[in-house]
Amino acid sequence: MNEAQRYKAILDTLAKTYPDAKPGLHFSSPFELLIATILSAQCTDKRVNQVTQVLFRDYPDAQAIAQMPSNVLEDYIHSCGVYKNKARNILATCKILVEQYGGQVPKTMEELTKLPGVGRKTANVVMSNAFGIDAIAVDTHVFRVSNRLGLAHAANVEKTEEDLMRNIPKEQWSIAHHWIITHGRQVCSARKPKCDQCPLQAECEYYSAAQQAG
DNA sequence: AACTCGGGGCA
DNA sequence: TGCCCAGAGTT
Repeated sequence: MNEAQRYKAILDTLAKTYPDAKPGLHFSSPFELLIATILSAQCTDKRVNQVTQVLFRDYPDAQAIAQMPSNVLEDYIHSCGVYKNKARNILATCKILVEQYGGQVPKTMEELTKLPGVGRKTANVVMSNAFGIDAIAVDTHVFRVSNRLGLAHAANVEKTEEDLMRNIPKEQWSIAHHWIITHGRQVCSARKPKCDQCPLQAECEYYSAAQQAG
């Protein structure tokens, strides 16, 4: 099996194993996705959806949120993990959106990552899922799993993005992200991965290395 | 490069 | 009930 066939075999297996994988965050605008993605670190998508449904009902846009007292915003997002950091970043980001972008969300990596609380991963999520820009968001699950499998061979996130974009057909970038995350949560966990339950043993570089090591 | 954030999820 | 989550910012 050559490299191209190996990548295809991995993607086909992921597609069959996780047929229901899909984006988990609810949003109706780029702004809502930006805020939801900032909130989603260390927090389940389900809880973020609960929080944003109420937050956006009461404060629907950047102008409204930018004027919230920090303690009020903290109360809204209290159940989303690191809420004080997130509240401070969201307030600062909304003020920048209002003052510099007319309340809209910018579309480039350079502009997005200047916003407080927005790093490379969040910027890629917004670009690909809200603006339809070709991008792959590499979070820790995607980084770990794709490098274990050999979908990528990279020491850092940026290079992993390049490897994945080169090896995965563009039309599968979005869904592959969700296949890989699901696999990373359910099977290919950071500690004690369940290799005995993994349908990708035959294609996995991590597994074959572990077998050789004994 | 290591440390911090922090309530929630899960063993 | 106590450990781990996981991205971004800070030191």
